[in-house]
Amino acid sequence: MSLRFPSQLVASQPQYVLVAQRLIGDIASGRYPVGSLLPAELALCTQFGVSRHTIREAIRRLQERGLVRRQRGVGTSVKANRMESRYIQSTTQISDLPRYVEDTRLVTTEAEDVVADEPLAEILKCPHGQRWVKVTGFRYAGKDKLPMALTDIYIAAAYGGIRRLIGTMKLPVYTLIEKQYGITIVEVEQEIRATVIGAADAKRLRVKPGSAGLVVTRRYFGDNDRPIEVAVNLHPADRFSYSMSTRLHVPAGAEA
Amino acid sequence: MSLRFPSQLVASQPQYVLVAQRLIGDIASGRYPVGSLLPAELALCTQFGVSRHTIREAIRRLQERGLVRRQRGVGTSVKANRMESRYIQSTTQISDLPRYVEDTRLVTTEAEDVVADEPLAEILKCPHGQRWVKVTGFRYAGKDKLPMALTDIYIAAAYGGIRRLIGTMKLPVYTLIEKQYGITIVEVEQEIRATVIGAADAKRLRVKPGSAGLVVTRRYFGDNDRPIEVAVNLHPADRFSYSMSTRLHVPAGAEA
DNA sequence: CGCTATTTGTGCGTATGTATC
DNA sequence: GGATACATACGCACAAATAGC
Repeated sequence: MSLRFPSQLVASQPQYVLVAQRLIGDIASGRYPVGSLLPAELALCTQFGVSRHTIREAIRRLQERGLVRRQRGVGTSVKANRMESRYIQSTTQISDLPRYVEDTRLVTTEAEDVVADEPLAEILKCPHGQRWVKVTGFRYAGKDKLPMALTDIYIAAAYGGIRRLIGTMKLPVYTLIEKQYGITIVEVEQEIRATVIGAADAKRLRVKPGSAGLVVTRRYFGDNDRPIEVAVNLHPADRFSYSMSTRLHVPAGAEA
Repeated sequence: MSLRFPSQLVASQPQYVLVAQRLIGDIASGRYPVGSLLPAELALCTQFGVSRHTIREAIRRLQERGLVRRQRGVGTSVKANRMESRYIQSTTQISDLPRYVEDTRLVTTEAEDVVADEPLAEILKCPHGQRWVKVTGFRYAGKDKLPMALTDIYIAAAYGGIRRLIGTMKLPVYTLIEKQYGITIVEVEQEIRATVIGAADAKRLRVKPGSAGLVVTRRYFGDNDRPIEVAVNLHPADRFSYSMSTRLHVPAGAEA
């Protein structure tokens, strides 16, 4: 049963705003930890006593703030447990990505169709069994003879046609996809971890086996947070380090 | 009269996308000039033969792209006739630093005065011979028994007094310095590289020697780009990875 | 000033499509 | 295939803001 109040009595906030605030609170408090799934929309309907329309509007707000990700057939998962506080609004960009590409050459060695098994689905953040095109190659900086990275690029099967264009133009792969298919990348996620370079990769990179390497994974998401492209780069530690600088400024209107 | 096609035949695009594209085209072509009002939602419903829900979803897309502005009681007015390029002013969450600290505990083991010799000056990006306070410790995540990182914190001698406060409060060290000395951090520089964990550090972190580690160095700069604090964290690869996510959006979304 | 018509905002109910497991 | 979950889409009703009379 839904209790409805005259909106004047209830802080004059729309219901979906109130629901969104409570959900944000529940995420921040750890009730819904990062990585977990929110209750399904219908469950939230009964929990809050509102219609599905209202729930969806509320979740949309969380999504716009980058707190959750929705996946049809799966659910709504928590991406982050708090929104941008003071120290975020930075002007240091991931938009250095285009430049990164301009200064480097990608030489592809292989292209094949793959189906995402369990571990690969984990990397690609996609459902099991989805079809992708995998393009493998080396990335060289400037005129260097030694590659700065081993690169695996995964492209969602729907956009696999651009595999022919990769390397032919000095454009990032995601830009090629955007232009070719008229879609828009809405989000970029970047993950960096360390690894020890195994024998096979060491040989290809011409480094000593057992030396350190940096794995930089970039995921590009389209309209509905569907993964479009995922690039996995393995850099020898002595040929690459990742750095960024951020100019801080206090946002004017802190708002809610 | 509403022509409805099976979505498979119609480019598999949702109706609201098609409506949005036609509206964008009509705006670009000058049929709806900048400053004019779009037809009311109900009028568009009959024009396109879709429900109001669909129209609103379509207009929402125009709004998100900064093309129109909606005003209750007035209508939907055209703000611009073409979309701005994105990729500027993305609100990037630089893996926000405050949270990192709130969820972890820093246990210090040592504190000493040091003078920056050649290699250390390189790390701190300061002149040789400058005096710093070095605080060494472990960082634990939540209630974990194993440390997630070995930490060296360097503090410019002028602010060395806060060494007593480190670990006593759940605040980042740079925040302590800011509060205590009334200064403001204006820039943060972050550098990430991979390394192989040596025997001594491996023992302290309780990992196998020769395993992979991530070195995250953060430098905090004050008013005149003077380095205030430098934190060097050595993370075992399997206990830490660095990720950040960036939501791209059109700059126009400012609204009132 | 109040009244009314118009327009967007909010909210409910329902049905069907589609992806995932 | 069936169950589940989000996506899309239809319909309706009323609220709130605005403009004009």
